Amino acid sequence: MLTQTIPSPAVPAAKGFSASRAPATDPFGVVTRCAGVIATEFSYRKEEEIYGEGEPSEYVYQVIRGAVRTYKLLNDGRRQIGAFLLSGDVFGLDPGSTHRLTAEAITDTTVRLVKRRSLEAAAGSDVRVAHQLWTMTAGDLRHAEDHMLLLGRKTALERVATFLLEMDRRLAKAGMMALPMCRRDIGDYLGLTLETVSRALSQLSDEGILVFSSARQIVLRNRQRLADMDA
Amino acid sequence: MLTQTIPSPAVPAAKGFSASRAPATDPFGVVTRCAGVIATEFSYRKEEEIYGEGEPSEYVYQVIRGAVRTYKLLNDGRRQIGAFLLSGDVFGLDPGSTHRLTAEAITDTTVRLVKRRSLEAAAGSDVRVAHQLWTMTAGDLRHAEDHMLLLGRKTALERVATFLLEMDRRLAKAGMMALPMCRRDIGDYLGLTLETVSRALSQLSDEGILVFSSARQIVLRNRQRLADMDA
DNA sequence: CGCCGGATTGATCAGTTTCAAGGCATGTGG
DNA sequence: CCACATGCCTTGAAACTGATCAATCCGGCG
Repeated sequence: MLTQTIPSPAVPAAKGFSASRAPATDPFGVVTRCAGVIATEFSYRKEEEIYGEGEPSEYVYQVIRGAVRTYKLLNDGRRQIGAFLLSGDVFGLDPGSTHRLTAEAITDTTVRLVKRRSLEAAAGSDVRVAHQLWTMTAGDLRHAEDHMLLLGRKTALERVATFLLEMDRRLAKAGMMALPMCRRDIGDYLGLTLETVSRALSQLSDEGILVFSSARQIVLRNRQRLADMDA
Repeated sequence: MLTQTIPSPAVPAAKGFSASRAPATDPFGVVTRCAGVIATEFSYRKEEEIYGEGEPSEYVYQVIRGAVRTYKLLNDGRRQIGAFLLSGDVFGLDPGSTHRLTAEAITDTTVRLVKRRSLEAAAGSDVRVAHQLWTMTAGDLRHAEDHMLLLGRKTALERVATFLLEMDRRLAKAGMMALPMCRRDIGDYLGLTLETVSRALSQLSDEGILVFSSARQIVLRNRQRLADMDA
């Protein structure tokens, strides 16, 4: 609501080429290593919109550094965040001609991007690329299916426990996780209010399951008990 | 819980071949018309399990007649239905080697099925098939994204309104819709209890927005007002 | 140092769930 | 053909979880 968004250019300026350097474990690498697929880097400032729901989907993105949220809105402003994208994650790959969620940088973020049409072209001539695109969309679907179970049937505490385990898995470094997003973002991801998220985190802290270095710097002390309450 | 399920044979008996007869508008047709892809028919009785979460995904299915629900369970039995599959719908296409949701027949149901491996093979040699598989998974993802917004942020009345519009679109015949599923199924799809679903339907009936012929036979009288409250 | 946005905590409120009772339709067996 | 059992649905009342409203608190930064 209060995002002082700076419009991004229709065609991001090229800052360099990074094709043919991705490791074999990088799912996006299969794609960016293809002849005819040019990867470009671009940066967005904190709170900047990357693309909007309903816009033509011209590019596909991979987070190099930073964090991104994708979300849908209802008319009155209620927001559901579909995913947080962190280093290495691919987003914007919506088959169909338009984006179905809005994407915004949570922090200052650098992405690698490729033209969607060049991906489609590569997929049309190389079945491995086609298979890779399918696999990436299938990964998003798997996440969405798990998240529907969370949103439809888990309690507030269970949702927060699930969230912590997911973030621990995806961004913990040296046993510590540094959350890039605020409590409101977490709430809008989990279908809760920011106050309920805060209360659940405080309760987990009281129970000794986690320790705060600061509000967004968290160390998990007992993953097993978190997994147990995750239902 | 009380499903008197009859185990289906590991390899369903062939009852006929229906390849090369699907109309051009049928998304599954692109696939079943392929050389080497054999479509078979099979029937399941009401409440019968078609496949279970975690089982190897050996087949991909298309509903010919009847209705199917897919769902996930928490340890204590809480259930989230991910989708209702109706005539023409394809399901069971989970990339990865295992099914991520359980599928059950809601009513007596007939499906067309093809071996997953033959699909993969066709996709490996024909990019149109590969593209079609991607498109089908992308359709599932779109539905899941919309449903996350519903589960995370809509009120009970809004959820039921959305549900009615979805079912009206997908199964209304002559202005009337005959719901194949019970109130508990609807609740488990919408993240509500069966009582809350019933109360919302009663309220919509009181307001003249819909009329019941019977509990599951519904005529929508005012789609616009439903769409308005759908948020 | 003081401002400001984000986070925490408290008190009350509201929507949904839970528990409970009863109605209605269907089908089965006497 | 009727009686009754059964499953599904509706409705009511009470309980509860999470939301809302409100008041600090805290940390970073100008």
